[in-house]
Amino acid sequence: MALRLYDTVTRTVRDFVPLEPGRVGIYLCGLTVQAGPHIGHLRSGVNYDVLRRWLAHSGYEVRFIRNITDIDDRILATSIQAGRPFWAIAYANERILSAAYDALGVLPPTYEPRATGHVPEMLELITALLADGHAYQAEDGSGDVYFDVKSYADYGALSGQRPEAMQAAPDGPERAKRDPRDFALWKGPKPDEPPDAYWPSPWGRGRPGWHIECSAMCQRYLGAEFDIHGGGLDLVFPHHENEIAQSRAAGLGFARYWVHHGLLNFGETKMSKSLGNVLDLDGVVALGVRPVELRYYLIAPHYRSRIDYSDEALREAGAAYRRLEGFVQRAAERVGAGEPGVLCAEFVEAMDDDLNTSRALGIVHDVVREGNSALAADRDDTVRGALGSVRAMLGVLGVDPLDPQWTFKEPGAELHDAVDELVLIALRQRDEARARKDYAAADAVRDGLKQAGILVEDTPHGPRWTIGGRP
RNA sequence: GGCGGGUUGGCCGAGUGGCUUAGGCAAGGGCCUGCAAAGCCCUGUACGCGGGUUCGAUUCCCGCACCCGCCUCCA
Repeated sequence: MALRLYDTVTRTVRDFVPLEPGRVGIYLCGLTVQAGPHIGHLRSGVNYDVLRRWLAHSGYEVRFIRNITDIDDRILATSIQAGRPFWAIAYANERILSAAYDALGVLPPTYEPRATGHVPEMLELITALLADGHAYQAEDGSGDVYFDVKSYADYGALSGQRPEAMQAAPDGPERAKRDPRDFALWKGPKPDEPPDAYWPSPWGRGRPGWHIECSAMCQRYLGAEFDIHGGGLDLVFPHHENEIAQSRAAGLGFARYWVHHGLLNFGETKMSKSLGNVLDLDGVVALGVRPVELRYYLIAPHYRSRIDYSDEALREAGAAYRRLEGFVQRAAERVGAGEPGVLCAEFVEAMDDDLNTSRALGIVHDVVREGNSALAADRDDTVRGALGSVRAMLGVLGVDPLDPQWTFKEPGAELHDAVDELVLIALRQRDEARARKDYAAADAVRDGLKQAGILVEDTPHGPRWTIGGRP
């Protein structure tokens, strides 16, 4: 069975058939960088990272484009408020975003285009839309250019909205739209906005509307027609509807599959910068949860499910991950790390079924249980097989504990060998005490190590130690 | 008002017309251990409410309640 994906257009799970055999082009609407990312944003990056890894593992050559929106109303508002150039704010936040993605093991996209770097492509697209009568210049001298929604018959096909039934946007007195549903392709200058936020155009100085950038960048990097376009559920309307309208109206085939992920709620409502109820990566780390555990938390539910965030659920995910990690670590100590092995057929089936990571992780836990039993029974061949399989499956999900992504970045990792020597000295004393059945002395050593955050466990193959319960 | 999604055992979270059912966390019992820890085994129980279809529904249909998202910036 090959991959099946839920497509928002058809509202069904359907077979994924690429435009070109063996290749996949994906465009993911990235973030508007008027602030750093919260964990809801990071869910988006992680979800698509899993899709991308799964496609790559399935043998596809993946071209994955994830944009950065570095010019828009909110960035300009932040700029005015902070008294700093909008581009400085956007860039600083872009760096924070990249660092967060790195910390979560989100692979860099094939390319990460910025909106401001693609104004010429946007102008070209807008020019074509004007020429074909799909767009018009505002007659109030504002310099705005709008897309004429009535000129595109299929408007609303993605979101199921009927233009005539839609609530009219309260645009009020500003600007001259012919129809309230029309949306800006190009925005003329406004007196209260930073003067460096504008580019020359055939219609005077101005800046792009929000939607046109994605159409332009899709075309530039993925061509007129491409496989998958993704983003959060909240982008279905109007953003993606508008992208489709302007791209198709311009004669482009555009996206063949629309994949939208569920949002992350915080308390009663979605986590949102504008509502101020945000938790970011630093906040998660402050709770004592490692980035890899956050990643596990974000992929444990299906990508289309809503996540109602809670500290408790996050910590539970950490505990669940540590169970997997513990097996991998103990198995590697016994039989060597080896190489990632074969995926379970059921795992493949789950992933092919619209990326059912939840079920896939259930399979991994099953294999870990078998592996743990084999470990206890000294069936090393079985341990080796389970370890390879578990590592391969966790690798696809981006959470293989032995991936250098996670092993090389633990703070103080370089001290590990030194600590190991010191702990071994203590453990030798403990062994001597145990040999003469002086358990008080033996336990004193273990308690002392525990005070230092080092947990000692006895195994049939001798004692092993971990820091804070983590391998 | 329009469009869409949801309501699963103590918690998180998959899934399915009946069959063995996820899986994890937490809890209790057991095995192992000098004691622990880890691990393994066992236990518990669920499908919002009311109808309908069916031999049989948590799963399909209808209605109701509640929750959430979008229609305005939003991952």
